[in-house]
Amino acid sequence: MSLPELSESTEMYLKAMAELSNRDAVGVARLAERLDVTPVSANEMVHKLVEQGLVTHTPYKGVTLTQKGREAASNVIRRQRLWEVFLYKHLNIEWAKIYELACSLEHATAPEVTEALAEYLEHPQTCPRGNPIPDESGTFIPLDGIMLREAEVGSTVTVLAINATATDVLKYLQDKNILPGQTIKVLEAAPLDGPLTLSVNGKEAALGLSMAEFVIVK
Amino acid sequence: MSLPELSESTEMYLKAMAELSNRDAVGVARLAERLDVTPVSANEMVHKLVEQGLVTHTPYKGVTLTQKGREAASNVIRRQRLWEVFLYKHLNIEWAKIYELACSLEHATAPEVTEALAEYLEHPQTCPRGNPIPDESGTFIPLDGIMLREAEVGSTVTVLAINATATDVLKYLQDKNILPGQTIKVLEAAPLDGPLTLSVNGKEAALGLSMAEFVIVK
DNA sequence: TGAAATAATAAGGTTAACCATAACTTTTTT
DNA sequence: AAAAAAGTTATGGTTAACCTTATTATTTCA
Repeated sequence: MSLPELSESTEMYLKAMAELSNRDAVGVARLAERLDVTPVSANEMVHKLVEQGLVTHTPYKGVTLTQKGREAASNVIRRQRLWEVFLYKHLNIEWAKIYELACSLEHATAPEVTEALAEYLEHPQTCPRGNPIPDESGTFIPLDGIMLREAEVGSTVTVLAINATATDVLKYLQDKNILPGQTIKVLEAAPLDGPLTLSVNGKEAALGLSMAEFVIVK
Repeated sequence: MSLPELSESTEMYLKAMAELSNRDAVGVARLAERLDVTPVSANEMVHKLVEQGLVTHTPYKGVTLTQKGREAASNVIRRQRLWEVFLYKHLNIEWAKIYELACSLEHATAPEVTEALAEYLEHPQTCPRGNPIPDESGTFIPLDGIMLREAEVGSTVTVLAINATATDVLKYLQDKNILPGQTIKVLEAAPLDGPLTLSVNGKEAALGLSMAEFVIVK
């Protein structure tokens, strides 16, 4: 159970991998992009993670979390999302900022504090971005939804979660009122991977496909 | 106001200096001991702090915080103590552990979070160890007390604050019921810098002088 | 299939914050 | 005043996590 103290950087890599995919291998380049490091650096780091038995790496294919890695990642995500709940619900911090602020706190949080926090927050099931919070053992109910970019034109969907992490992206979505619980009608999908036109709260809004990837709907 | 992002290590040095003395210069060796680094390392680091204008160093005399350094230190201490209050009062974490746990959190706390936390906690004036919490501008009322080791034999005093930071020291004091608010009678002071014999809560307790330095009384 | 794109590796560098050892300076104590 | 203790500086070394540039290997796609 008690993992041998992972570095902040290691935790970030594991979290990024878990956030990028539940099962499939993640390309090293994608990882690098998400973590804002060069692919060379990400590659180096991946080797270290392999040595620690946290991930497996199939060259030219990608990286996958091992059992051990997945557990560690769940743990990081649990801390992260619990802090998000605290920051949003108790400290009233702006929705778009909580991911980033909680991210710093997560690495500084001892297991003891994590569990006391969970208790204090009354064991929330999801974070304010709609994502499930793993329990102490690392298990959680994966979201049963699709990306908004895959929703059919004409359909009406409900936002389950926002998978973005960058504050500016979150701010953008917040401005357009694309938030968990919101109902959205997909009016049009422009050809050639052009933006979607949506109806949100009676207002029309355009949303690029890369943004629409972050929005998980049902 | 917005300080140019100090490293965690820098913050620890500044905090240690502020905690070790309000006005006098602090010996580099003492700093080193408190931070658990070698005197050589502390010396190196002190030079860097001087370059950044955070401290002044008089060789063979010691180190003193500049105005800028004092402000930064107050800020760190503010964060630290606010988290202590949260951990103790809301998360019900054991008294002896809160310093150490809050210490990790403090470095990961953005100004925005600090202020929201202060608000949430209703602007507490002291931490659970009895030490004053600086306000946003860095000012605070210094404790008007003396160290228990300096109290007269036969006198009865009240504990204002515990200045220790190491978890084991805090645990030891907690076990002996030497906590803020407690009333203590000094029964005897053994010669040759021997331990004090105290009456705490009707029970007798012996306390070494180095421990008695951490106990601020009135 | 062959070229372009993507991924991996190799080699050498940087930075912050540590470390040890040794030499030297100043202060304190005897 | 001399010895001991405390503090400083010099030198060289370590580690983690980055970086760049260049080369090589594999995949993908036209």
